[in-house]
Amino acid sequence: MARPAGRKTTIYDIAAAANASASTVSLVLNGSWARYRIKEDTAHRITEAARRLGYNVNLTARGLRLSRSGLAGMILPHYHNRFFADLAEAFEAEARRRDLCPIVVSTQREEAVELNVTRTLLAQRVEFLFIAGVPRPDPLDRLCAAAGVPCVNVDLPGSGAPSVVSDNRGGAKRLTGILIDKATRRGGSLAAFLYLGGVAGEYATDNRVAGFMEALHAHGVDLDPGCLALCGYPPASARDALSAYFDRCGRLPAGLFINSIAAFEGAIGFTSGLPAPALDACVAGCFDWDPFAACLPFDVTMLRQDVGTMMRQAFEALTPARQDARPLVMVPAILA
Amino acid sequence: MARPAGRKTTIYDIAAAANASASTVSLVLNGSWARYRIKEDTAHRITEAARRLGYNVNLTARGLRLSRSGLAGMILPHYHNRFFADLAEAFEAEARRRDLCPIVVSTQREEAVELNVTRTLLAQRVEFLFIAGVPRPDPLDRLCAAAGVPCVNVDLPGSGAPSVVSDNRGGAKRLTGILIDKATRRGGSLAAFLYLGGVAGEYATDNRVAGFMEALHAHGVDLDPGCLALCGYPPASARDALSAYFDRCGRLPAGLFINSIAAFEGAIGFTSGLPAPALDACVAGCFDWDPFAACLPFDVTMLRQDVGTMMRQAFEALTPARQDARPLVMVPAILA
DNA sequence: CTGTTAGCGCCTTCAC
DNA sequence: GTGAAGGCGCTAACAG
Repeated sequence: MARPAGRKTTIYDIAAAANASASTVSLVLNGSWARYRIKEDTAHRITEAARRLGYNVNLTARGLRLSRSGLAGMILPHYHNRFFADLAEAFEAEARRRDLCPIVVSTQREEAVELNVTRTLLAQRVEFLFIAGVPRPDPLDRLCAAAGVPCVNVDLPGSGAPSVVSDNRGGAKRLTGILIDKATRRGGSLAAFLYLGGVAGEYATDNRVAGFMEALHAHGVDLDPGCLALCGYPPASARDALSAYFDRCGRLPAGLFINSIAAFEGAIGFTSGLPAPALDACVAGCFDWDPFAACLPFDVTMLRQDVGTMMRQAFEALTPARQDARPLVMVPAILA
Repeated sequence: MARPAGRKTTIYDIAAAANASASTVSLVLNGSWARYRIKEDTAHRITEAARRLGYNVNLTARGLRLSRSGLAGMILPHYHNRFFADLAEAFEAEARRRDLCPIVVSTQREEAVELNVTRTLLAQRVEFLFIAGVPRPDPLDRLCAAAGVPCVNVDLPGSGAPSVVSDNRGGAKRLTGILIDKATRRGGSLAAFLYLGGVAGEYATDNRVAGFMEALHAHGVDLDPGCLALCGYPPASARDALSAYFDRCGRLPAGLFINSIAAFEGAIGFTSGLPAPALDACVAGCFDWDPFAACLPFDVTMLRQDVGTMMRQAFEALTPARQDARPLVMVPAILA
């Protein structure tokens, strides 16, 4: 293109080429030329010159001038998880609908990275920040508050900003209810239920466990702590924990509540080595949804968090009217 | 913090608070104060004031001044795919290592979105752009070229910029070789192999099919076109195609080459409804890797593209020394 | 209807 | 050792 090598074309180049002033160019290019009743001919000359010179706004400069970057920020642990991947895509869709440029950054569940990335995004002057899947978001909330940038905690709540979280307890209760029905119909013992995955003391796990226990309690069953295999997130841990249970009890649980996708992967890793009859004695339910779950030789019920609604609520939580620290709760959906 | 409500603190605020000038503040805060031999005391006063006022650089302003945004851009179809998710994380890691702020945007395989997002990222003055998984990247390459922004095509090649692609043909050949060995050992017929998924005419599919055919040809087998079920990407299509094959032949293929993760999902959707003996007659291989594959009641070999190497090569391709349009080829890794 | 002017916040010579 | 000045590209008043 006809461009002086190094530099990109600016509105001044266009102004020169079209025999107008930079401000006129700016007005025309921003579509507000009707409002200023700029001569049609002038407008045409300008847009034509812009096209010819291959002009492209410099949003950095515009952002500086307007103190509006047009950037929407979100951090999350990683994309390598269907839930967060969906969340990221829902975020981008909502951001684009608002003419914002989405910046999503994964932080690998490392606090140092979370802090660094947050600082960088604030320095880039994102207009707001969604903090997803961070167990202790308060320090990040504080950074945002200090920078005067609105933020919302998503998936895991914090006290420093509005939070949008799923109804983990209610969801787990419903999911467990389905497992109970299935197991009962097969003559399985409710006392032989197992909760697999997650970490004691963490928000999501604790709430899901509570829902799990509650549903069983409603059926007169109070499990002992040995039925909670809160073995952490890695698939291998879940595999080993389930294997240990199997060795101990000589069979799979009658009902298996699986905390998350990663644990699900581990569970399948173990059960896939078992003969079909062993599997038939067991029903399972997974919190958070993986498409592969529907395809397994296993009676699985899945529960999915509704990322679309979560994101819509997160954007709503940005408006001053909802700037409270109360978690906005939403209900996940049971799939099968 | 002690900040005049609306405005964020600037170096001028610090200058005032520390009794210095803005330029001194800038020097100190950028670490180059040693070079200018600024008095230790002054420097300390300034850093202290900055801390106290909760200062945070405005990268927008710095970017404008230096014509360096510090932004690294990448577009990809979606996160909801282990390959691209891994790619995105590898990209972010490399970008951060270079003190760049990664901006990854998913474009949902829609050309209009690809063009829009590219324009936006160029307007944000990203320092370079990686274009991943775009079948016809040339128009995007041209946009970048016009803006003077280096770009690299990743995963799918284009002629307008350097490309980093896996050795699809070689990888498929090796993968097929493994299937052939397994099938032969079981007494399966090589003529009863099936290629499932992908789209004829697309780069990745065509190359993988070529490798598939080549490996079989080396064993004296030339499949007829009926053994290529290039049914597209949606899981449901793959499921239906495999189901049709099963109905037609009365059994699963002896060797099943699956083009991609999505097709794999569909294949499992069908096979999970089959009795174990039907499965035992079949070995499968999946191009692109899903952790669940390792867990399935199915003899599956997986091939994974090495995203770390791909990203490293992509960054290398940015340097002028390699600014040619020749695809940089790299070898994927067989997993199991 | 269009041009002039004055910054947005920062960095970098260049004087002092 | 430090401060003053200019300008990155753009926009919004305000003059004409």
